[in-house]
Amino acid sequence: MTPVRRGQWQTASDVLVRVSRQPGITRAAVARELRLSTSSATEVTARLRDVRLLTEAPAPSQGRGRPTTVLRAHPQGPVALALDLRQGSWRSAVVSVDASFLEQQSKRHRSRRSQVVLSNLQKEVERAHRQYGARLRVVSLAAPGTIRDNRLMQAPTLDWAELDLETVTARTGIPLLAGNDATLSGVAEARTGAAAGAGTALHLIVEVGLGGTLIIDGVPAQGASGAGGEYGHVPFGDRTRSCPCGARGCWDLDIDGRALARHLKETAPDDPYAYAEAVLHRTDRAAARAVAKVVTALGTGIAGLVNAHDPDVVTLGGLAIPLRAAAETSFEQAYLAGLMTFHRNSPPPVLSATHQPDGPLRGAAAMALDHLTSEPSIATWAASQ
Amino acid sequence: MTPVRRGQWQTASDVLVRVSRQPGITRAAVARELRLSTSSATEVTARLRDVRLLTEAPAPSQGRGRPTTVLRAHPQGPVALALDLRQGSWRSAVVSVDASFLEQQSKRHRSRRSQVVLSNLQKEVERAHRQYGARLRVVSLAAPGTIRDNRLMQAPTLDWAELDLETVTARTGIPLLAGNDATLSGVAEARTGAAAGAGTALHLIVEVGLGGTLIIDGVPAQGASGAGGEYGHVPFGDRTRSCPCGARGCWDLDIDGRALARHLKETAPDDPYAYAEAVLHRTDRAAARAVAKVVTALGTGIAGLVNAHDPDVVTLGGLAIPLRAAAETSFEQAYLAGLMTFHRNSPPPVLSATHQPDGPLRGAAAMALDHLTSEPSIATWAASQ
DNA sequence: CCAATTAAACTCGTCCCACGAGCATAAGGT
DNA sequence: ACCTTATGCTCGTGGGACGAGTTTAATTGG
Repeated sequence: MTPVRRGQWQTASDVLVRVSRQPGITRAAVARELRLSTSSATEVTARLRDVRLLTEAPAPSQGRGRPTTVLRAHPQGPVALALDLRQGSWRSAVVSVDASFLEQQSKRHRSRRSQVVLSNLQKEVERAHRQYGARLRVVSLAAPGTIRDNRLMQAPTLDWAELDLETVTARTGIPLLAGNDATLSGVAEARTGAAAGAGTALHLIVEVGLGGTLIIDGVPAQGASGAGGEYGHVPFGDRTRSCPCGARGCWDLDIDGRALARHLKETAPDDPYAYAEAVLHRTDRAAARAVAKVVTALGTGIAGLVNAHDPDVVTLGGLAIPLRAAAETSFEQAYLAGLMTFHRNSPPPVLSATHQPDGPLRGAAAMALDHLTSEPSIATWAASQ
Repeated sequence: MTPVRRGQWQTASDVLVRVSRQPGITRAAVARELRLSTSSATEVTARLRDVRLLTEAPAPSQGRGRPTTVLRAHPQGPVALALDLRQGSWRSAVVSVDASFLEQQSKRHRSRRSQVVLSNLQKEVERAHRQYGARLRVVSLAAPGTIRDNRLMQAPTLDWAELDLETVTARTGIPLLAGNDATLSGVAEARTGAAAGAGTALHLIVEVGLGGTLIIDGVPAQGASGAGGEYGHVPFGDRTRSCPCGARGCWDLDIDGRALARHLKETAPDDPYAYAEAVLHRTDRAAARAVAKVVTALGTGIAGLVNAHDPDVVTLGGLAIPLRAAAETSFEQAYLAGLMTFHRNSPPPVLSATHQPDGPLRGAAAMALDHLTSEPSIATWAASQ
C-alpha cells in the first residue's frame, strides 16, 4: 500500500461528486461549476475514463456550438450495495457512481429473528460480491433503530437485542456504513428530495415513535457515536409519563399511535403504526379530537426545534404526513404559536417528504456514493486499475 | 485578479491550520500529523517563509536526534482583528496566524447608544488598519444577539434595533465576520477549551436567558440565517407560561433569574443575572430549594438535548456553572434520569467552560483564523508578496 | 447547400508542487 | 571520539492544472 500523493485525485473526486449528485450532468456543466478550464476538463475526464470510473456519451445538442458529453458511470466501474432493513421486509440496490440503480429488489422476511434476517442480508452481500467482484467497494445499510459504530443498539420495531451489523459484510471484508433509517431518509430529502438545496434541513418521521435528523449541507449531524437525531426523546411532553427509552416526558409519547390510544381511552395498541392509520380513517368526533391533540403536539415541537436550529426547511415523513393533513389548521396554529417572533415573518416551510418509501434506501445509496466519490477511495480504485 | 490554481496552496493551508490550532507546534509534528515527507515539509515551510507567513525558531531538543523547529507567525505576516461587543464594554485583540494576541484591550462604553458604540469599534478598526496596513486581512466580531448575514437582528441586553454591522469595516473595505457571542464562545471551547478534540460538542450558556450552540468538528450549526442555537426557546417548560420571544413554555423561563424569582415568590428582577448571583449567595432553605428546581430543569433539558444530538461533551458557561455547583446532586440526578438508557453507561461529561470571560473573543479570533488560514486567503496573500 | 457563428473539445508547453532517495547535521548516549 | 537517532536539506522525477492556440461539431442565415 503506497500512500497516496496529497491532492492527487482532488479534482477527479470533485468531478465524480458532481456526477453522483446531479446524474446526467454534462462535462461542460461540471467544468463551469468547478471553474475548470476546458483543458483541465479534458484532462481529468480522460484520466477518469482510463481508470474506468466514467464514460462519456454525446449529449443532445443545446443550440449552437460543439455539443458536449454526458458523464456516466463506467460499465466496469466501482459500485456500492445499498440495503434497507425494515420491520417486515428488506430492500437492496446496486448503485453506480452516477447514482443509478443497476438492479434492485425487495423481499419480505420469512422470520423476524435477527439471525435469520441478518443472514439474508449477508447472503445478498455475498451474491453481489460474487457478481461484481472487486467492483463492489462498499455496503451501506439503513436500519430502524439507534446505531452506534455499526452496532444496532436498540430497534423497538424489530424487538432485537443489541447487535453487531458488521457480520453482514464480515466474510467479504467490504467496508460497511450503517445508518439509522430516519437519518438516511433525511439525507435523501436533503440531497434530492423536498429539502434539496437547503443548507440546514430538519427531517422528522413518525412511525412507531418519532425519529429525525438535522442535516447541514447534506451531511447529517450524527453525533459522537451515530445516535444523533433522536428527537422523539426530547422532553416536550408530560414529565410524569415515563418512556420505554428510559427517560420521561418524551415527545414521541405524544405523537404516535400510543398517544392516540391514550386520548381515545383505548388500550395501548400492539402495532401503534397500524392503529394510527386506523384512527386516521375514522370519521367520529373523538378520533378527530385525538388526532388534533397529537397534531398540536407535533406542531409545537417542530416549532421548538425550528427555534433551536433555524433550518431552511422542515420535511416530514411517515405518519407525520397524514396526521398533519388530517388536522391542518391545528398544525398551522401550533407551529406558528411555537415560533419565536422573528421567525414568523418567513417561517421555514414544513414539507412532505418526496422520497417516501424509498427514502432510507436512497439515503443509504447517497452515503455509499459519498464514500465511493471520496478522494482516497478514488485513489485506491485508480491504483488498482 | 488571476484565478488561483486549484490545490496550489492546499498543503500550505493545512500547515497553517495546524499552526493556528496548536500554537507552538513544531515542524516535525506538523509533518507527522499531515503525513508529509521531510522533503515536502522543508519545501512547504520554505515557501511559507518566503511569503512571510511563518518563521522558524529552534525548538528545545527532545532527546536524541536533530532538533526540530517551532513554527511561528511571521513578524510581517497577515493579522486579524477580533472584536467582542458586550453589554457594557468591548474588547479587541490583534491576532496572528499562530493564534497569539499581538495586542489586546478592553474598554467600557461611554454611551450605550448603538451609533456611539459602533463608531468606537469602527475607530478601532481604522486604528488597526493604519497600524498594520495591508497586513490586516479580516475583522471578526462577537455580538450579544441574533446575527443574520452580518446584521444584528435583535440584541435583548443592548436594547438595539436591527443594525448593519458592516459599517464597522465599511471605510476600510476589510471583510467582516460577525457571529453570536454564545456561538463563538462555544467555538472557543470546542477548539481550545473544555471540548477540545470533540467531534460533536454542545455548549450552553446562561446569562439573561439561555443560549448555546451545537458544534460539529469545530464548526457551529448556524442555521439558515445564523440564528441557530436558540436552545432557550425550546418548549421544555410549562406550556401555560408565555415567553417574551413570542413562544410558550420556553426552557429559559425555567432557568435564569426570572425562574428563581418565581420559585421564591419575589417580583421579577430588572437584572435577572445579578439577581441570580444574589440568590446563589443566599444560604437559606428557600433559596436552596429554588436553585435546586432550576438546576433540575437545567439537567433535564440538557439530557434531552444529549438524546437529540449525542454529543461527545457538553460545556457550560455563564451562570450555568455556579448554578450547577450549588446543587450538584440535583443536577446529576436530573441529567441521568433524562438520558436514554443506552447513554447511561457513558453519559457525555458536562464540563465547565474554560475560556469563561474570554470565550467570545477567543471564538471570534478562531473564526478569523479560519479565514486567514484558508487556501484562497493564503493564495491571495502569497500573490501580493 | 455553403459559409459564418458559436461553444466546446483537443494539443502542447509550462509551471508548480509532492515526494523518494540519498546526504548532511545536530543532538544524546556509550 | 564514535555510534545512534531524528530531523533537515538537495536534487531529480513525475503528475496535474492551466494558458494559448487549434480543431471540431453543432446551429443559423443567406
